[in-house]
Amino acid sequence: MSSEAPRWLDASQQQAWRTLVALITRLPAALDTQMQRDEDMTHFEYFVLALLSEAPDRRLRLSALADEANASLSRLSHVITRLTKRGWVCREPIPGSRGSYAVLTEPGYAKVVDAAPGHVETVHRLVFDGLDDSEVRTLATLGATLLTQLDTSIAAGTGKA
Amino acid sequence: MSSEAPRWLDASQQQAWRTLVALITRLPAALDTQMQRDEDMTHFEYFVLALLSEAPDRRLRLSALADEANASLSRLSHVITRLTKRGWVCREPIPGSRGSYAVLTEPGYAKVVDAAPGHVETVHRLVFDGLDDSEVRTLATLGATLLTQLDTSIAAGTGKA
DNA sequence: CTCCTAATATTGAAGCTTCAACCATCATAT
DNA sequence: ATATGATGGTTGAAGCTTCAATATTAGGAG
Repeated sequence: MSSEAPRWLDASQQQAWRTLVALITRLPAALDTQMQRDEDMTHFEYFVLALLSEAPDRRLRLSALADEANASLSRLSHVITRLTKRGWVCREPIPGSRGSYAVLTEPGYAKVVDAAPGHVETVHRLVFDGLDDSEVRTLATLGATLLTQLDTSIAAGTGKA
Repeated sequence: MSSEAPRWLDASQQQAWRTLVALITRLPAALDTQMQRDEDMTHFEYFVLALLSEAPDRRLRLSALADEANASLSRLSHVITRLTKRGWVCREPIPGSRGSYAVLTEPGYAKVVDAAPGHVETVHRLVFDGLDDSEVRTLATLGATLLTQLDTSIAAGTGKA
């Protein structure tokens, strides 16, 4: 499975890779730092609440939510449990199906509304204040390309072989 | 501190942001999945070993290593402890200073050499196989811009205010 | 020489994620 | 009816990271 000569990265790829690794390490940390400090929750928890707040009827099937949030169902389930304990979300079985909804409560909605401005401000400062319009478009395009490749390669045998 | 009207994201920024969030969530997960499966360690542990293997005399001051690895000193210290237990790294006090070196052992070097091909192959599959040369350059450039903005904004009052 | 401070690193507890095992429910075929 | 399997979700343990508190040591001030 691995007897072939390894395809090393060329200089240009090395450089791109190092910055990408730095980015995927530091950006999440920075987002969490702000959200913990100002709202006493993780960025991921905020993201889940935000997704629910945008969903029709402020509810989403757990599996669908996990998908949108880029998380495993297990991770999501734990998070929903925590958010439920805080009174921001509740579970609701779906009649003709074996699934459940995660439903944003009124206090939960209030919490997102409260947290959103600080979050958005942080996103501006951490990212967009350093980019002009053209760079934003480039980011969206290149990001989409990267995501596509990621999904493709993961679909084709998760990870390696 | 937050009585001003929030600067919301415009449509273009929204789109860029969502893909960026997906990226910083999924890419680390994919890297960890491969490294766990094939080498029984985290991507971060591999990264630390790799940094040491490239350093002069295969050693680096802990604070310097933390910096290069984009990690807190605390996180690094825990990781070095784990790697030490595995026999891949050892600590060594620095004579004229209150610091310590993390030193890659011979087995540690062997481990990186062993793990590198699979890792690089994964990086190709997850990322570079989806990019042409021009896109790689764009990624490096844009990534550098993002990192600069990140560092700048973090330096100017960590996170929010 | 001794006290004070700053720099460097370690530690333990708490919290989050992952992994694997498990439970529940619906669809299908026998 | 009932076994079978597949879908959707939950759970507990183990491991990793963070946070705050704590050593430890070097460099200066008096």
